[in-house]
Amino acid sequence: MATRSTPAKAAAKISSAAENEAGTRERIFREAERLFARNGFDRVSMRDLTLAAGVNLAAVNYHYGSKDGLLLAIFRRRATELNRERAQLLQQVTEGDAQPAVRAILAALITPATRWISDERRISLQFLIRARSEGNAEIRAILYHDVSHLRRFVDALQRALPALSRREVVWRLHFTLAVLHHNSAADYERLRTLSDGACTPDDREGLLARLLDYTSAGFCTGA
Amino acid sequence: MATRSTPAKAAAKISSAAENEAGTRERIFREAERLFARNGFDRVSMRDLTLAAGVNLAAVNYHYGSKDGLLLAIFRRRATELNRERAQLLQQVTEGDAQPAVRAILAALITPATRWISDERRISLQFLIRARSEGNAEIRAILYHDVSHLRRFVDALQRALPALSRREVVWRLHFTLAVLHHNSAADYERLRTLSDGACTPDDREGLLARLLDYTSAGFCTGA
DNA sequence: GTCTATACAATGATAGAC
DNA sequence: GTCTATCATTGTATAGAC
Repeated sequence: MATRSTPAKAAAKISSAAENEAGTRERIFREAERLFARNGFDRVSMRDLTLAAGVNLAAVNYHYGSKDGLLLAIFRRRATELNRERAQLLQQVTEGDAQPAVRAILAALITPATRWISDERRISLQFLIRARSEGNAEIRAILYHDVSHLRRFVDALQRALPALSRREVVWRLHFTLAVLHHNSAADYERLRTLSDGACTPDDREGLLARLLDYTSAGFCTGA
Repeated sequence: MATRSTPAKAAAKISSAAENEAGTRERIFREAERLFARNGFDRVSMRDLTLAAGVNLAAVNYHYGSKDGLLLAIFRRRATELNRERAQLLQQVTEGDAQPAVRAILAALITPATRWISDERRISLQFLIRARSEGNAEIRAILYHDVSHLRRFVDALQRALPALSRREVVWRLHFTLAVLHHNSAADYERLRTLSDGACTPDDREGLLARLLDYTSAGFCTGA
């Protein structure tokens, strides 16, 4: 963790201009997230990035070890934030109702992302979507090793669907996550083309309702 | 298209050893598909590839224009083959029965990929899965511009579900394609972890049945 | 501890000889 | 059609200033 070495330096930071306010480490973080989200990981070179952030070329390696390390740091922070929101919503649903409906549980899984799209965290969500599909082996390792937040969803779903075995619940959650992660620009572009412009993701409420209709039905079939 | 310049050259080809049988262009194609499927596009350098194929470094650029052009050429050929199999199966289903069930239509969409996994085209399918997620902007452009084969599925599904508007049919096909394309090694690794080893894609028949259960239910809900 | 300037090996691409 | 030599660009490593 970077610590401020002297009081004088901290004071200098406070009195500096607004855009230069954040430290080098954080400026790299913000600019990288923005550029990666917009252009993709591979299409942003270290020279592009450090120039845009107004820092030296070597600063990324100093603060994050490597370009991959930077990607990983951004991914960790944002993924943790999103998973925490999901966990909070799930807790609200399960503690109020002893046996919540499948649809309510799935809503806790889906709605945080739709919230982010609507506020200033849109860039962070775009970054996460890209990192999920373009990320390197380390990103993928996190994606499938860090499943603790998903286990809570499996538990809740199994309580809601006692007729299904735990194995079937996990299979259907696997399919449901596929639907939720199918959010790249290319996916929606094909949707628009295939529907001759009739289907767009702009209608957030309609999209959420359709997602819940489809995934709930898939989950509850035969149970 | 590369043409043989002299009869003598063609004769020399026929008499050559089996592994050196294919022309330079095709040898590059085969070795590239194999290496890209196994290691990913970015992790195979032009020097790795040309060394493995036993051709000169500059041969890829001569025959395919660029590394991206080579990726694109492989993708085009394999995607066309897969879509053709899907179209043939769909035609068999629709011409035999005036009003086929949704499940039968979706089976025509899903089963070609499961066939490829079981025979020597496994590498080609692995390549397609990788290209879909790791591919560049040109790959994505093909993915969402070339939707003619999907339109036939929309038509068939709408006939099977007259209560749904065409718009809703396209939305649900969009979700269904998400489930079908959620096939990367990382996806299955997470599934295995989350289920403590209980869920694996090894049981092809079971996987196909689960896919059809889930997607059919999502398609037919409310109709 | 932080930041800078600079050098380095590896990559995809290309020109021109044969 | 094929090959050699060479190019600009990439991510990374390091020595040294402050």
